Amino acid sequence: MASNLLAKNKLTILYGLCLAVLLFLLKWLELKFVIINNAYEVYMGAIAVFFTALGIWLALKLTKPKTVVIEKQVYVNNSAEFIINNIEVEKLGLSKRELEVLQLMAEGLSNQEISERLFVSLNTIKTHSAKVFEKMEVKRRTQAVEMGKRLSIIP
Amino acid sequence: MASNLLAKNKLTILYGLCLAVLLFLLKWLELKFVIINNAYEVYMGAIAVFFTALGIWLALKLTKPKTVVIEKQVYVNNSAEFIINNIEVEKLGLSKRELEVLQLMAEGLSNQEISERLFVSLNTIKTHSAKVFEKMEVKRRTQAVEMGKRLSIIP
DNA sequence: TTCAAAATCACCCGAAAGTATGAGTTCGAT
DNA sequence: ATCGAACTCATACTTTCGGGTGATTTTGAA
Repeated sequence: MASNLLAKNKLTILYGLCLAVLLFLLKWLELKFVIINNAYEVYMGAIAVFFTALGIWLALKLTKPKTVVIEKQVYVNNSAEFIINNIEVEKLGLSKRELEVLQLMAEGLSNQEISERLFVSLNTIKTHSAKVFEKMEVKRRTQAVEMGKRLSIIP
Repeated sequence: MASNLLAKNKLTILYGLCLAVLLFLLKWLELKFVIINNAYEVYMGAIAVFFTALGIWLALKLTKPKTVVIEKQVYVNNSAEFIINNIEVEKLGLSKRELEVLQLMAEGLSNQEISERLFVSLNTIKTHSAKVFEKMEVKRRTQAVEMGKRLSIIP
């Protein structure tokens, strides 16, 4: 436990020691070189600059880098976001109603259910679906749905 | 242009001025209170601590925040790479053959075509598909395909 | 206004899909 | 060995789908 505390504050202790050593050094220098009185300001300035630098260095060393996290969303081709391929729709020559029927077909609805959903007769839906199959050059609704999904006509 | 440069280095200039003022203050203090010689070290230490603190403060103020760009990927259900969701298959209790039939159904094949593809009779496929519908709790092949795609059972 | 495309609906018919039921075979696990 | 699940196939029947044809109404553009 005690060693753990010591280890955690290792850096702080180290810097404290460094400071002490430096202060000692300063005093030693002062004793060694007799400071010229009129250069006193210069001496002080030097100390100030030195310790400022030390402080800066300390701060840079000790502080965690300030990080600004920018979350960048990488390209999402998520199927939740469906963009209809109108070019293909036009290429096939599908009308609004036909596309609507195709979409409901893709949802697994029967012709009867589609007719109820769109408030038209079953026969009308049959006509529409027949036109869809003709235009898409498929034989069955399942194929139409398959094709529609591949061409991004339906989600 | 010149003003721009001035504005940019405003902080630096400010800190420089502060330093100068502080140095002046120090000298003034020194003149005012005659420093006791044997307390010289204490005085020096105070200066050291003060300027270290100044340095730290300076560093904290001046350091630019480091920007870290984290690319956050959002799940892409890209159809290019299809991974079958075996969990859902097991949950539904679909057998190998049933899944096979479902996959071919999703390709838009008729029961007849599926039976030819799998070298079995049409009736067999009907039985399989009926079981698939039962297990998936749907009424039609189109719904089964829809559901299968949503559950990632089929591509 | 006129004209074409779109949308609506109807009827018939055959094909396909789906339901229900029963039954034989195969194959792995107990 | 036997038991069950999976797979196979069949028959009979109903519903839905899809093709073909024709007709009427609506609508948007020339």
